[in-house]
Order: sequence, then structure tokens, then C-alpha cells
Amino acid sequence: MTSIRPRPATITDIARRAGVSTATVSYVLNDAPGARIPQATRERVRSVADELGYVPHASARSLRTGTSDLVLHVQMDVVQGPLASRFLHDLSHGLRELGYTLLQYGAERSRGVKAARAWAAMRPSAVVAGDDRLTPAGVELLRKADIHVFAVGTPPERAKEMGVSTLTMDHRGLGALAGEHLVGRGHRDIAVVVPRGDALRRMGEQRWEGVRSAVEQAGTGASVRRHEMDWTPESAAELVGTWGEEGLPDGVFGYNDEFSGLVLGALLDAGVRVPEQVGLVGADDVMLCRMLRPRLTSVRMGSEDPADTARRIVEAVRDRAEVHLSPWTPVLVERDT
Amino acid sequence: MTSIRPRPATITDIARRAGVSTATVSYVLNDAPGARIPQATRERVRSVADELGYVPHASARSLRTGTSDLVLHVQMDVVQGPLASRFLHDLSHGLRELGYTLLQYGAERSRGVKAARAWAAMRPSAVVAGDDRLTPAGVELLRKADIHVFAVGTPPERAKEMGVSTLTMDHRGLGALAGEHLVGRGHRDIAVVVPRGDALRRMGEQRWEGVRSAVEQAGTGASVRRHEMDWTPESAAELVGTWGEEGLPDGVFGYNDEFSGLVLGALLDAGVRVPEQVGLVGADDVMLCRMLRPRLTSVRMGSEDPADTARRIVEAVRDRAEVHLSPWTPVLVERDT
DNA sequence: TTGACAAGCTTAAACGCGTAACCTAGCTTA
DNA sequence: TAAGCTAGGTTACGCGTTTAAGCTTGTCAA
Repeated sequence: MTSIRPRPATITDIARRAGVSTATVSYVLNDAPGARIPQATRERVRSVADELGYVPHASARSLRTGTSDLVLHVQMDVVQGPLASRFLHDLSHGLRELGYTLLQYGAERSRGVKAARAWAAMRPSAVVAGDDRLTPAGVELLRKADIHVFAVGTPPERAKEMGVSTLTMDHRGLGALAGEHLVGRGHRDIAVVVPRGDALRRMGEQRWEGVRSAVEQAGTGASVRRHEMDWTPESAAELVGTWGEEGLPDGVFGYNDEFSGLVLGALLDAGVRVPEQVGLVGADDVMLCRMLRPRLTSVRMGSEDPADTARRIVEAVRDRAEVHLSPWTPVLVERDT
Repeated sequence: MTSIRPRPATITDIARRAGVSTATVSYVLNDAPGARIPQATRERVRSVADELGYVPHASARSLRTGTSDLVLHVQMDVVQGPLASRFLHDLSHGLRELGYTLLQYGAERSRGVKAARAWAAMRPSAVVAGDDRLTPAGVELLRKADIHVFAVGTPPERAKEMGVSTLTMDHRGLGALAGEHLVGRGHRDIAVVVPRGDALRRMGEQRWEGVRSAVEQAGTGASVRRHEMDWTPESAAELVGTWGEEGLPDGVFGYNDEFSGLVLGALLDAGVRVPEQVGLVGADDVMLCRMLRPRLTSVRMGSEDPADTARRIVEAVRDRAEVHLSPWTPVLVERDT
């Protein structure tokens, strides 16, 4: 029987070649507890498996056992910064240690039930998806398929309503840290940049809320204002132009480093001296902060033990328990601005 | 029979409920050509499927058909820039249109046979992986499993040797474009930054090679030199310090925008006027270029029709044909430096 | 010596879900 | 009456896991 297409070796092939049954092969290769198979047979099976380059068929196995080692991570629309990349990397590693495989399911912009169907087709153990991709109906569909849902960036009420676990960053705390820093440095007229557009809106609002409350609670009589901006140099220039009319703030929280970089450029173009006239704080602490002159002060999320996060995710999935993780704490990184 | 865990609906459930056989359900839900099933039955089956929230079991299907709609993309170690992100996004979309699912297999730093086994376990149609992850033995294992391999960034000789398809960027051409630009602007002592460390070495070498040959072919008698640098502000400062002793170049190709940003910062710190004393060209044309002052001139890869790339990938996979794709062309974006 | 029984090793067979080649019962048409 | 169509049904996979059931040997009591 000559097959045109190469066919990966199966346990049947191994069994035939080693002169045993497929059951024996399965026992040997899985080190099944309770199976009493003599060393000689074990070695024979293993050597045949090596010889044939046997690789177990992950979906056949999961079809039979009814379990899945897959965790699906649905990428966000937003281009991932190094922070998110690193977290994903760590998470993936942590999950692998625990026997799970993290796969990123990219690009599909669909949401709700349609997206949920696509994810469910793969029968993963869990789905980690941005809040913006989830709808109650979609979540319901996933629940019916016994797939654990982690919503990223979902506020507690919404999570409770849908009955999903969450993985969130304390954007409010991050903003608050920036606000405290600005007030502490003596700034009394603080502007906060909030990105326009849906993708970053919620995070922008939370960070704004954080700055605002921190400034108000400082009790120094400092004022805070809120400005929307697109992620373009033109929008930054326009914003700075507005300040020329309304009066220049003396402290700015630029939402993140990238927005802050644009704001800094526009400020310099307008002849504003930074930090003498305006203090500026970014967020994420990316390398960009150390490329700009003056160097950008930034707040970032310091990630806690990622292995522990992976463990807690796996536990929640196994126990079918709702958890709410927020494995980061805000940190200030002070530089020139 | 009460099951504790929710169990996703299967075609058997639908069949029972609709009073037909599983075969009929399968025919209806797949719109199988040649199946003669009356409209009434079709509608009944479909409505039951909807009612039960049926989602086909992707791996059961692929187990039966022996085909896979999976394309595995193995993420690179390097943090992905927006260019790579965008390409992946487009590719994923293009493949989906053609009935394939692109999954990103992240984080595992393993390579060679061990990595290949992990990929092969999922029985994808194709694997797209960085050249650094592939070894001849690993490729051989994948070939035995009838999995098409796309090596990213592999030079032709190596690709031929391993018998894999390739997906490459013309880094040499990118460097050449930068070199031509620098020479065209009258620079005669050109420095090229090459990243230290294995991750970016090959790209660095290719870009360097491109700049060098372009400068030499210009026939203006300009000289080129090559400098290694780490991706840290300290390393940039050290490099600029070296230039203080050896003599300042009048043109610099900074490998990419991020390295260039660090070099620019170090130059400004050293009191060097840019671009008056030193011209600087980055690569990738990321937003950073427009944040820096002076604004950074950059070369980037303009991507050609991503849908077409997806189509060519799928064709190669279906025909089991080796292809060598390089769907980008270098473009110059001129700014202040 | 023989039968009973256990221990040790191995296997047949069912199963999970979905597909597809092949079969069938009833009816219509030439 | 034979052939053909309609509307399905039966059944055999694909691959790996697992339960229950074999088959040897060896041990021991009668």
C-alpha cells in the first residue's frame, strides 16, 4: 500500500511494529499508573515510537478524554505594547508548565455569538478575550460548551452580570499614582489626555478617573481637566494649540508613553519648556521614555509573579470557579519630566 | 442521566431530537452537494441545531476528514513591532477568507525537534516559524507529518537545504535604500548600527550588507563602517562616545527606529546637532519617528496585497509546493534627519 | 498429581464526534 | 415489470484512551 501523502505515525503503526496491541502502546507512552508492563516491552515500544517519529494526535486524544489542554487568547484590536507581549509570554510559559497550551486566536474582528461559535469550535478549556468581544449571548454559548471565560478589562458589575472571570489592570490606580506624583511635584493645573475612539476608551476613562480622584483627594486645591486626543501628531498639535488659548496646564498625564511622546513633540514645537513650564507623565515605561529628550517620567504596571497567575487561572478553570485577577501593581518611574 | 458538567450538543443530540439520522444532520449542516434532502427536513434540522446552540467540534471533523484548517504561526522571541502585528492581522484575515484559521503559538522558546513535536501534535496544515526555531531534524519531522513549513527570514541556501518554503523581507534592499538616501544627501562617512545578540543578528547583517553595497556602488568614495550596539541607552551613549574618539560619522543608519531613537538621544546628549552634523535614518517608520525632535527619517517595508499573500500561501500548502515569498518593497519616508 | 486460584501481562472492544461510501424501502415512470 | 428516483438510514472509519476481559505461569491445598 503506497500512500502518496506522508502520513504521521499512529499508535497502531507502533503497535504493529512492536508486536503489541495499541492499548499497550498507549499505556507505555502515557506512563499510565496501574498498568503492569515489563521493562523490556516498555523499551521496545519506546524505541519503535522514536524510530517512527511518533507524535501523538492532540485532538484525537482530547476527543477521547473529553478534556482540552487549550486556552484560547483572543487578541485585541489594539496593537500590543511590550507590556502585553511580555505578559502573554509569561502566561503562556506558566500555562505550559501546568500542561496547558496557550494559543492566540488573532485578527477576527467579529464579536458576540459569531465569535463565540468560532472559539467554541476548538473546544478549548478557557477563552481569554477582551471585554469588547463578549456579549451575554456569546458568553452563554461558551458556558453551554463548558468553556471558562476570562474577560479582560471588564468592570465588576458587567462581569457579575455575565458570570465570567476577569483579568484586569487597575487603570484607576495607575492614574491615581500619576496624579499623586504630579500634585506632589507642585503642579496645580493638571491636564489628562484621554484617547478618542472606542478601542482605548474604557482604559482612558479609568485612568482619568484615577488622576481626578487623586488630585481632588490631595486637597491642595489643584484642578484637573480632561482632553480627548487621537493617536496622531496632528491631534497632539491641535491639543497643544487649544492650550495656547485656554491657558497652558502645568502638569500633564498623557494617557500612556506613546500619547505622551506625541504631546511632548507638540509642546516642544510650540516652544514650551518641559519640564520647567509643564510636567509630563506617561504610562507603561517603554523604551521610548529613554529615547525622548527630556526623558519621560512614566507610571507602569509592575507585574507580579506570572507563574502564580497561570496557576490561579488553571485552578479557576478546573474548579469552574469565578475569579477576578488583577496581577499588577502600579509603579512610578521618575525621569526628567 | 444527569450530567454535572454541561456538555456541548453533538450531531447525535440533534439527530435524536429532529428524528433523523446523524448522517442527515451532517449533510444538512454542511450543505453537502449531492445530498437529496427535502426542504422541510433541512429546516427542522437547522432549527434544532440553533435551539441546542450546536457548534461543530473542529477536531472531530478534522480527525475524520484527515484535513486541517489550522495554520500555526510561531511567534518570534523579539517583541513584535506594529509592522509585524499588522502583517499578521492581514494574513490571519486573508487565510480566514480561504477557510483557514491562523493560530499563534506563543512563547515557547524551544526549537528544533522538541518544538516541532509540539507543533505537529496539533496536526496543522502549515507552520510559519522563525528560521531560528527550525532545525533540519525538526523540519524532517514536520515533513513526515505532511505539514508544510514556512521559514521566516531564511536565506535561500538554507531553505533549499531543508526544503522549506520561505517568507522573507528584503532587508538587504531596505539597507540599500537607506544607504542610497544617505549618499544622495551628501554624506561621506556612514556608520551602520548592527544589533548585538542573536535575535536580530541576521537582519542586522543583511541591512548592513545592503547599506555597504549601496554606498560602494554609488561611487562617490564614501566610506561605511559597522558598529554593534545593544538596545539600551547606555550602549547608545557608549557608541556615541566611541565616535567622539574615532571621529563622528556624518551619516548614520540606526538599524531601525528604536535603535535610532536611542542613538539620537545619545547624540543630543553629546551636544551633536542633528541633522546638521549627522544625518540619521531609521527603519520601520513607526509613530516614534514623529514623536522625536528632530523627526526621524525612516525606511520601511511597504506591504503588498496581503490577501494575495494569503492566497499564495494556501496554494503552496495545497499543492505541497515550495514557494518563496517576499511580499514587501522598501520605501523611504523622509523627515528632518 | 490435580484442581483452584492468584498474579502478571496483554488485548479486544467500546467510545468520543463527525464524515462519507454504500444500502434500502417505497414510489413513480417507461 | 424493470429501472430510476426520493429520502433518507447503516455502517465503517479516523486516532487514542480505557474498561473489562482474556491467557499464561506459578503457587498451594487436597
